[in-house]
Amino acid sequence: MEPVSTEHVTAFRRFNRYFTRRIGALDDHYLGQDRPLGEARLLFEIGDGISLRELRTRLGLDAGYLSRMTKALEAQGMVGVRVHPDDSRSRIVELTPAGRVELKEQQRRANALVSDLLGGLTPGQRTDLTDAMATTRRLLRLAAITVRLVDAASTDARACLDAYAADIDARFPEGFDPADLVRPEEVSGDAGAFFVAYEEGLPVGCGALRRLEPGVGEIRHVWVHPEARRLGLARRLLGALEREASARRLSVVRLDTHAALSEAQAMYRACGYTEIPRYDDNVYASHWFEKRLS
Amino acid sequence: MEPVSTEHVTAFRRFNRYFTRRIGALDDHYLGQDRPLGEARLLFEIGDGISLRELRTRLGLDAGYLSRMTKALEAQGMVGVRVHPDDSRSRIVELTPAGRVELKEQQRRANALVSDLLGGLTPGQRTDLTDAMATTRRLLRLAAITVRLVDAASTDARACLDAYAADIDARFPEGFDPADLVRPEEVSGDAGAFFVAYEEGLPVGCGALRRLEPGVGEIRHVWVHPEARRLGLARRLLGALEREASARRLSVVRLDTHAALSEAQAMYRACGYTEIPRYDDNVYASHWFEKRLS
DNA sequence: ATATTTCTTTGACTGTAGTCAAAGAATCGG
DNA sequence: CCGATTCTTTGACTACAGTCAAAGAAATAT
Repeated sequence: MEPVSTEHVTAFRRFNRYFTRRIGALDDHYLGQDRPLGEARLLFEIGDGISLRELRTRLGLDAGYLSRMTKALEAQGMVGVRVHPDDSRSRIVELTPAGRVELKEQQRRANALVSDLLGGLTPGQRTDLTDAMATTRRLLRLAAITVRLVDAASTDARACLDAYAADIDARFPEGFDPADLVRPEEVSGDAGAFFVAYEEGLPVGCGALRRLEPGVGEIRHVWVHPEARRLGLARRLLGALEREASARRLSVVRLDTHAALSEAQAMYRACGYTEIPRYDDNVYASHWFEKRLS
Repeated sequence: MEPVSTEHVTAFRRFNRYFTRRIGALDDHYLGQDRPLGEARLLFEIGDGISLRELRTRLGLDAGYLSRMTKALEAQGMVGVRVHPDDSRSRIVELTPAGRVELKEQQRRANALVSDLLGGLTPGQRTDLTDAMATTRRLLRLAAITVRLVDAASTDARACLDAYAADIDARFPEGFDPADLVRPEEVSGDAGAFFVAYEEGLPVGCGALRRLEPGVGEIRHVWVHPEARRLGLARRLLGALEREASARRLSVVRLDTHAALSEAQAMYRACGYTEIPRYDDNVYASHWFEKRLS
């Protein structure tokens, strides 16, 4: 990894300071007008029926703390609580009509505040601001994602592979049989490696490397969660897989891809892969690529 | 003012939520490791000797609260307090050597955290991020600045005019005599108007409008604080002055400018002003402009 | 069926942030 | 010089955020 220059760090921290102190505080301020901030946030996160369990993990709250806040909101008539239909240990919170009204009002006020702020800008400046924010967010999300080597048999790896299989099953005209996924033993130990990308602790992408023949590796199942696409994550996964291949003294990596995945093909080309003749008998493949690692 | 589109508001709030929850929280987290967040922020703001008074207004803290926090930091040996040399009601806080060490360590850790985050990006992406953040910050600052009609004899107006005079005195080869500034009565009531731009409650720019002859106004003393330049504030001031002129049924506004202020000339042209022959006997002027208001 | 784990509630806390009012000391305005 | 104002400290609060442990009920694993 290239060292991070001081200017970038300074610029980042300047922005962080400015934004959190001056702008971000707005949000908490209007939210906290009618009720404690914690409760307001809770109200916001409770869409239409969510289990306490999920709320707790999503917001990272203490169970007791959450229980009490929920009770307070219930006493105010903002939410209703009922037992989970499938698991009577768990409970489901949902907004009451009054809660919905309250939330809507909260949103209205927040929007008015933002409208007010943006009103000082010309339409062109507003567009520029929106674009710059989108870029900032995209790159920050990408930066905050970590790619880790994991056991291909782990829960997270399975979850990614299952999502990947369902994904391409829907995109390939001929469908996709999950039995054609790599087996864990093909991508662990000396045979290969499996990487999972995490955002906020949740798996949002994966990629597999397996030894094809001496000095040659194969990259398979590079997948990115729909919510994490267009960030540049596939490239990062590819980079991690290539570094792993280099470390394993593989001088060449190959991969194949389906005709339906044209964006993927464009990406492989952009990442230095060149098309080669068929090297396997993968029934789903229509294009084959190779990259020589330095 | 053009209505603010829903997309811009939504995009803004999405960014706000993401940033404050995910990224901004980082800062508070590392700061709050060794001591309460309030104390850590205080330590950060205490540079080399600052009066309690200024700290209080800058951070918007309660006097009692600040007093107690300062005492706590003093007890920890982080800061020293002494009376203000010019006003013994006031007290000055400054970092002790130990406090400086602590602050440095705090900075080091914060930088390391950011470095870590940015390490996930390629150098090109880091530059893109820095640029996008700079744009975001610039436009947010501009949006948060309010332009208000104020009495030209007020403290804020005087402060701006004095700064303006000092500013151009340094830039004009022949200097500038403050006696040549507009007199308050020339730009108040029916005679004219005076605007001051505020950022975070502090005056950061001004502009004056005065009636030159029936139907014709003159814009003078458009000035922006060095810290608030390159945001597009001069254009906003100009816009406010023009709207005021329109409201006063002036159909034409004129202004003159010094040869040394070439950026100003470019801005006037870009804002629809056209050069006209000399219309006054201002000794500092070398170019004269006019704009017909619709 | 029994032990273990999961999910929630309740009680008993702690620490931080922040407010308000009173009062003492110094300065300022007339 | 005197009254008003400014700056700070102190006392007495409040509320919010959050933690920890115990315990009950239901689900799951063996």
